[in-house]
Amino acid sequence: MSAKYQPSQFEKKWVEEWENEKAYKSRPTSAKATVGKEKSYVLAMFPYPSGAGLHVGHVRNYTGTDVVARYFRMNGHSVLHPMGWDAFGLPAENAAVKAKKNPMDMVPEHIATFKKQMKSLGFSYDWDREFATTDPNYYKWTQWLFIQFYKMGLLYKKNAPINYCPKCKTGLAEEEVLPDGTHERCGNKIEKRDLPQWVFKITKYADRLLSDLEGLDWPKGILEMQRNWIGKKEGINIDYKVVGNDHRVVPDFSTITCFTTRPDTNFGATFIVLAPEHEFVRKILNLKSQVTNKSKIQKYIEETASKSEQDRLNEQKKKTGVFTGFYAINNLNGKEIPIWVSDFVLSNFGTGAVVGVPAHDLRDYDFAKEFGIDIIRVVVGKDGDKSKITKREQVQEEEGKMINSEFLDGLDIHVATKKIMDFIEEKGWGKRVTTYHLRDWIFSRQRYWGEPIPMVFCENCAKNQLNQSSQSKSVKSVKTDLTDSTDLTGSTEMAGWFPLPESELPLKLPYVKSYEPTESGESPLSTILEFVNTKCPNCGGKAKRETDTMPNWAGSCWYFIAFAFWNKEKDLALQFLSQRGPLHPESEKIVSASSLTPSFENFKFQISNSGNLLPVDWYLGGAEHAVLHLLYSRFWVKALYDLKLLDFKEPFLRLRNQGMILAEDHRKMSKSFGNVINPDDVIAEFGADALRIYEMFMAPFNQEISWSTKSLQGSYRFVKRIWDLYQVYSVIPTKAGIQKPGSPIGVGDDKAEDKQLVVRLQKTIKKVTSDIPDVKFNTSIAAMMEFLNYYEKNPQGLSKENAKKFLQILAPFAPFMTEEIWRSVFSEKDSIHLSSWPKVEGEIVEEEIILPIQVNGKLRGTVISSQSESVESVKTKALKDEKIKKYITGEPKKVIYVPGKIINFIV
RNA sequence: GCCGGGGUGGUGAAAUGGUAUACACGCAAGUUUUAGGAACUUGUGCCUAACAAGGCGUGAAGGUUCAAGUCCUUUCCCCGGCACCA
Repeated sequence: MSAKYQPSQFEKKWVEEWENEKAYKSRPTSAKATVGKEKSYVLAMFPYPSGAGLHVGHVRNYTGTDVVARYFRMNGHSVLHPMGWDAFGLPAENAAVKAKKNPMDMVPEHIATFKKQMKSLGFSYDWDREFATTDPNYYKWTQWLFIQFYKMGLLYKKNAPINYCPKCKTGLAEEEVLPDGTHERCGNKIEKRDLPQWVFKITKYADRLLSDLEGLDWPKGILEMQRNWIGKKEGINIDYKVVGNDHRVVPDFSTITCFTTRPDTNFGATFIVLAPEHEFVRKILNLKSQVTNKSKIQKYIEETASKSEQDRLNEQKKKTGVFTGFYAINNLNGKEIPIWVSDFVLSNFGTGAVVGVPAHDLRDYDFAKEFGIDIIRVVVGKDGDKSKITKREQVQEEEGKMINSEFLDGLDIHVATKKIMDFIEEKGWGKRVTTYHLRDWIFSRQRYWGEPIPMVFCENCAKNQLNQSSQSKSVKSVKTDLTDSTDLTGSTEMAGWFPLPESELPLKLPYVKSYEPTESGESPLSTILEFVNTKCPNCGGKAKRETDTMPNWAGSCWYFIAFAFWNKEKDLALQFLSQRGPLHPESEKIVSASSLTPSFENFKFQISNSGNLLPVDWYLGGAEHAVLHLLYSRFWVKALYDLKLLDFKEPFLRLRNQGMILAEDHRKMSKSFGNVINPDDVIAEFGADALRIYEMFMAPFNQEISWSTKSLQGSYRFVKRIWDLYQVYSVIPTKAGIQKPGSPIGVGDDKAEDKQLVVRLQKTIKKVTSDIPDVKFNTSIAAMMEFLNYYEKNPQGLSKENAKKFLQILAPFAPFMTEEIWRSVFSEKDSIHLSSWPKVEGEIVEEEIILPIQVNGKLRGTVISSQSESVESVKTKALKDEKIKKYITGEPKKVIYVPGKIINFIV
């Protein structure tokens, strides 16, 4: 009898076999070979290898990616499908601190576990491309890139109030702080601290980061999140003259500048509000005379300062504030409007000063109501209501026409906005400005476990005002394009700072006993004198190294580029050659990036020899990176494009999100809840194929879903049924003809196969072929299940060729079982995964279609029809039907017939 | 408040404007088995009805159409993101 389905008996074998056969080796295309052959770079967001091992959520992501990679491989594409390890950063280090192990020892163990698990799942990675971001041979390039960006003027060090996590004892980027003011990694409350930090000028690229989103095939939501994060706003800064109670201009601070996007409403301005931190407020408090409200203001500011950000947000509804005793003059109508201070105005947006138009802004309205300030309507909305504004609901912003605004009256608000901006600029009262929400990127961490920043500070050179720009040449041309007032690289502030020469890379992270973060706000590296003390690259005198490290984002900002030219095989070849004697100059060509000295030429060389695989065509991963990794990588690629190191501007052409997998109890899987599903256990019980099929079938790929072991059974049954079906055939001694046992016909005879079944197979192939690139894995599998239901019941079966086709379309989902059958039942020599994807030529001709019959649009019966049948013929058949006769007497008024779809009689 | 995604059986979910609930889980009955958290067969939206047959059904209310889960208008609710951003 046939063999029982026991995946453990062959899954391991195929992992090894595929490796020996180099089945999944990427085949980069040379420029010539590209003709008529497409490439697909299919990438899953690489994992941080935690101690917990692979999560079923990883499995979902990587299986989906693997299905896409296998699909394109079988469709003849040049496929790059690599995997690596994002191993630097806080999670690894915090775990190491907890386990009292050096992360340098711990990370390789975790990687080994992950890799073993991934292999057992049959992911078709080209393991020759593997690297960890913690490899000195990898991070020497990360460091080199840092230096290039520094030379471009994109990096500078400054002392500024930054977000600081007291638990992780490090500074953080704006993007790493959650809306509730906690650290996205550890959940601890963030504080503000003054610390010297390396800062990346990502804001220089704000416009391009925004406009290039246009061409990307990404989920709408992610695009929107990036747009919001960049937060481009076009408005105008308007200057207001300030007068005191005596209506005389105050000489010391004659103007306040307010940012607004709605200058059209300026005739309705009745007050100005300053953020408590506004410098004007400080000036008032320093004034000797003239200030009546001084103590009140002082008190208010102290109060707001003592409130936490959280408290400020919680008190959203009730507006607070204090009048300064000063007035601003609205140039448009000469009116004096009072200047207030309130904490609802943010000091870090716009100018920290707002002109209040209570009729047309909810916050201004609330504020005016609270303090009895005038409310003047200047816009009439769609409803035509011109009455005085007394209710919150009347405050509308969307559309409308101007009133009470002199020369703007009657204009549409958008037209009026333009007109008054022109007017104000002409008069010299203000200037158009663009503001962004995006902030420069704090790039240094006071932690051990990261790439050391390859910079040296020389006190001597600092005294002499020397720095990098006094010696560099290579990247100058690019730099001039980007230089502006905020460029500090060449300024005195950066005096004394020098990047390491390329020959000194990598700057290795020292292996140390004590790597815990310190309280001082300095990296643990700062206590290691052998690391700190060095020579100045410029004058050769005594100097000190930067001891901060890079954030975990650094390694992931360019790993997808590295995959294109990383190559272990080449490294081995080089080792082999070097053992035989001195290297021939030609051998450079086989050198992979890991063994090369970082340099402009070598980087370019690697890219140009990477076989046109870049950029990434398919990027699959979670949505949580929307404004972190996905924004940072885009930024680096654009900078590298400007350096002419890359010839593309966007790293990820297509992005697809994978939904989270929750535990069976609908909570997050967590050790403490005891609801974690370990993929190893599932594989041991059901096999890797069943797990893969289940995870692809459980729900649409991008949807969050709870685990269900019962549902998994269904996928397991599906896999087993296919196995049994094909096993039975293998023991019948024919020319591998496919037939049901005991069936009298169809042995090895193509003519005998069931035509309806073949049509169904064709439809299934078509469906799977179009569903996979649509990332509709669940419906692909449903279609194959549907087919199997017919296949099993069909007495004749399929020809050998067609039986193989079904196996092929299943192969991306269930690589082990299909391979086993392919080679054992069908005695194929080469892997099914390298076979050609089955094609369905032309239209599928269905001979029998059950055609629904409607009368007056209601379903009343069905009739057997075919795609090409005429109206008359169908009509005659339909009208003979007893059920239909009941509803139709005489000739129908109208007949609507859509061949193969429906016939509808109107009576 | 703004932006994005949704609302369809007991559950996960399918449906280029053309038989709503494919596929799977669960459940029920039956067959088989020493047994089963195994396999197989049949059934399974709701209501009336023994059957036949009919009616109602995709969050709600309208509309367009021969025909609407799908298109349009209004509205309610859920999830995710952003937010005193001027």
